[in-house]
Amino acid sequence: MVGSVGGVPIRVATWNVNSLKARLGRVEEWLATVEPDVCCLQETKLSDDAFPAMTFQAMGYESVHVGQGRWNGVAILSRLPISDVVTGFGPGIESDPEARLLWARCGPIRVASLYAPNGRSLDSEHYEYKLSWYERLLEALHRHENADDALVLCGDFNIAPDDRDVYDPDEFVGSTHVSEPERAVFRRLLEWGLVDVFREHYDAPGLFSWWDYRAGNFHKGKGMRIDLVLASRPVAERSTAVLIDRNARKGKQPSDHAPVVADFDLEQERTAP
DNA sequence: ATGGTCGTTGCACGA
Repeated sequence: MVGSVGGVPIRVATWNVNSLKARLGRVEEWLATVEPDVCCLQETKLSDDAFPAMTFQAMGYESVHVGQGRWNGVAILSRLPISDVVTGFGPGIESDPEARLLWARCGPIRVASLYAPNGRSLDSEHYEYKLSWYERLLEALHRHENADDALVLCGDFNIAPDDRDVYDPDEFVGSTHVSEPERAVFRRLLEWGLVDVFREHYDAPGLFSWWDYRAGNFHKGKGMRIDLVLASRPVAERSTAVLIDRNARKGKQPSDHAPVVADFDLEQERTAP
């Protein structure tokens, strides 16, 4: 029997930065400290022309971005070579007018950076849009991806998967992010073959990634866990650590989201002798 | 205290 061999460590991060223009200094500082191999960003609020690719290149990151200015905008930064970039849901699926989804191969893994619609309220057309957006994401997985491949979906899902993921379930009754249709569509992502890697490491309630700027909610611990790293099983089985970096929510001019960092020790590619 | 704070080719609206 051969003993376990050393794998390839890879660090994947995701961060809703709530304007990359307003947050660039903090993002640079954070990347230099945490050194993720792949970093998915959401809510860049930039046009592609304004995306600071050179800043990231100088730090050793290739990058891809899809933006529309003003709202939304997602990016993938990678120290590993980027290829096979796809914007949105891909061919054969009704395209989305908003810049919320971007796929790229980053070295050994296929990565998606996603910013799901907020939904606003259960009786809003934006809520219907949110559910249809998730239906199309599922369709994209079924059509274009394989659950046996190394796949990582990162981003702001705008869904708290269960009651552990909100500070007070009673306060959220009748709200978006916790409604049964949203949680049901989220469970279908898991049924397809994705794993919420944070929950492979932590069972406790009260571990959040987003806190409203208002009312000192961060300091009161009133948040939600809506920023997630979902990995296909071959990757999730290799998850060694996950961290929500709530320190990044502190200090001057923070995003209202904390980054999530996930380490994987991928199997070494073996070539035949 | 039924609000609060951020962001934006801003000056109202989305989160």
